[in-house]
Amino acid sequence: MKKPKELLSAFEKSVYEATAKIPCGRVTTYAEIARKIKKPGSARAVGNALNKNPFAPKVPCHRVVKTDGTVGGFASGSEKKKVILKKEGIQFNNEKILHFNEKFIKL
DNA sequence: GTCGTGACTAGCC
DNA sequence: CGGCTAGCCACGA
Repeated sequence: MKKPKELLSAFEKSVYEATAKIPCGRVTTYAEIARKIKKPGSARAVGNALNKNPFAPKVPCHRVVKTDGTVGGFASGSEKKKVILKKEGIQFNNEKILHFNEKFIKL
């Protein structure tokens, strides 16, 4: 038996796990996910993990946005991200989320 | 071990 | 509001 090589680092797994916990119709921020996994300040690394997102669509990476209420980025395009979130019940004003404080869920 | 890159954040002008 | 800088972390080459 050979050692099952880790395709992903523990850090990235934690990111997907935390992201998968986001309920429908709600959004969270990269910083909150980073905080949730006990690695505050690693918002940038969180973005890197979601960009790879090998668990998509199991992991709703589109529910993760920036701290200022903007959609941030998305592997398939920020436009697509907004469309998906609109279907979830989130509304937008250009790149900005409406009622962000209301939709934002703290992990 | 070092460098470059990135879906980030906060501060400053 | 828009644009720029510096700081931050993790990964791949």
